[in-house]
Amino acid sequence: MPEEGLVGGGRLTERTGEQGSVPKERASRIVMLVDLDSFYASVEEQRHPELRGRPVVICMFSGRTEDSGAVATANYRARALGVKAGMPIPLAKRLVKEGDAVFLPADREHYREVSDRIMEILGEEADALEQVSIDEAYLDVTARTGGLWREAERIASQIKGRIREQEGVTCSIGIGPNKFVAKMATSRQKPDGLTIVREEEVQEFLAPLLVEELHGVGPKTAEALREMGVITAKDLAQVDVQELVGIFGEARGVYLKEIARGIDPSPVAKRERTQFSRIATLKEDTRDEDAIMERMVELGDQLERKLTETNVGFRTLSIILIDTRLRTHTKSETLPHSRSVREKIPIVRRLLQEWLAEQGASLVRRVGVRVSNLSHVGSQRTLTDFG
DNA sequence: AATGATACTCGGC
DNA sequence: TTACGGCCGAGTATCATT
Repeated sequence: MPEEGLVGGGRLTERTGEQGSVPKERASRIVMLVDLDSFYASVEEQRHPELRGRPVVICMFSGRTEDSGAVATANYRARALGVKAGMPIPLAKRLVKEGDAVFLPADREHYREVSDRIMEILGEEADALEQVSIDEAYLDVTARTGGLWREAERIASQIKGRIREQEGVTCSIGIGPNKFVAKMATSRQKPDGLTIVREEEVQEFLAPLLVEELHGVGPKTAEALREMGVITAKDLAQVDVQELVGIFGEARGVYLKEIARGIDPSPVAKRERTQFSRIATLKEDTRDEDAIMERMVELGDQLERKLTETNVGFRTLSIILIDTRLRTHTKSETLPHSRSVREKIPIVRRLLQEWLAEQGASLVRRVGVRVSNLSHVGSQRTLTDFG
């Protein structure tokens, strides 16, 4: 076992080790982000080995016409041809035409099962696990590594090996002193990457990044920053926090200043589900109340089955409407605790009537139902559970 | 004025 | 030249309550 090159508690040797990266002390926190590479596509390649080497595009077909729908994910071979998640399927087909690309419908139930097994592995390798999505999770490994980066690297390699052995897919892992840096580190090298950014390397790692590359900075924020002459993370780190607060508001202003400096105190904490929704595309655009209601009742029933399975109740009920211009509209109402969506159908109808009255012209393309403000009925209580 | 709840939008995957 | 899913959680403005 190689020596870790510790220098006893906080003694400073002001120089970043050039040959072999020798950290000066134990990190106060080590956080890892594991991101499964083009997950849906990888799972399909795993169970259909004949797909390997070909562009693979996983699609959510809406059923409205032969090819209506959007791309959920694409493997790297397809991405090289310009295919991206969220893209209309017909456009993806045009990009890859005359190639040997394959388009498959997403089988989310199966991906969920594979994901659950992988998350179980991650749970075994971490002090704390925070699942962010079906293909991404943060791990706090501070205690089990004793704050040693080398040990974190060993665990990361072990995780990669276990996932590849057991499920036949690869992942990219970023390691840093907090969640934000771990996330940014992951983006540095994928697929099948492993990137470590130690505390003393954070500033030089972030400095050259463009603000739009920072996790949590979208096009709108990036544009506002650009107008201030803020282009890179280094620029952002030098802006006075009060100026940011003035433009973006308290929470967001402080957040921007902190992430630009690589600071993120948010803990790796188990996430509770906060909402369930079901959404579907209508056969035709319409603003006919009964046609929309018919679909919403179906979706409500699906939702109710889900609530029963998971033993969850709700207080807030929302309807979701997506118009022909793909703009999303919602209406919601908070009610006494309930476990039945069906018995709230009159409320759904009223919300819809209100929306139709407000939105004189728009035609509806997709509709959905959502429940939130959840409470776990059978087991532990939450804040909203007054039972 | 401060706090918490609610309604709604936005954007990531 | 167009083309267009189904989820999720976070953020924020506004309202109600104290």
